[in-house]
Amino acid sequence: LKRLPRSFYTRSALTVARELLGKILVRKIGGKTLTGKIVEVEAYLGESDPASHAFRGKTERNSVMFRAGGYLYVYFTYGMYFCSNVVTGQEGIARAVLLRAIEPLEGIEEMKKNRGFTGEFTLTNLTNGPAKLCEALHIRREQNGADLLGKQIFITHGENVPGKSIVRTSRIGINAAKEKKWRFYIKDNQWVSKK
DNA sequence: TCCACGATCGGCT
DNA sequence: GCCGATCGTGGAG
Repeated sequence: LKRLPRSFYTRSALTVARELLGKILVRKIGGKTLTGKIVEVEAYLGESDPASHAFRGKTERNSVMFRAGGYLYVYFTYGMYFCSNVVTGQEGIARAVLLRAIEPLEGIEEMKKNRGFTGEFTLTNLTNGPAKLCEALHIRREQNGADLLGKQIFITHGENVPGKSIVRTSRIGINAAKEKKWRFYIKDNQWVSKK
């Protein structure tokens, strides 16, 4: 259960995106350990990507995206949700990989509590979306900029995902650059969001 | 200073 | 399939 090294993250966003599939996201909180396998991601390529938060350059909100690889970029959206990204590449160049879905492994009871279900609960519904996984793992404003080589959130080696079970498609929920196939997910995994 | 809108989700038709 | 919730952000003026 060793953390991935900085060198894993300082490569291109598309490479890191593909290779994050199958890795284990680990969240330590209140003496508990919550983990999940990364099954769906999207790459965002900064100034050269109209769909990226960093398309128009550096601002207060997106500044973490400009760091060297291996930090967490968390943003608040729709007035009520948080989404998280793994920052990749070199310092000064904004690149990130949005974590869209994980398959819950450890700490499922705690994740249920964090999600605060009112209606029907299903295991799939626990972490099958970017805002859902943040809620389940209690990732919020305070985790923006967290070092992925630190103690509270990190990523470890998981299973090797063969190329033939990786699907590459357009990104979801954006209006610009819809033609770019920068979304990657593990084929037939039930936590991958539909569409 | 203002204000339209968003890398979403859950409930309703 | 559609719509409302809810508010920080940043581009426009």
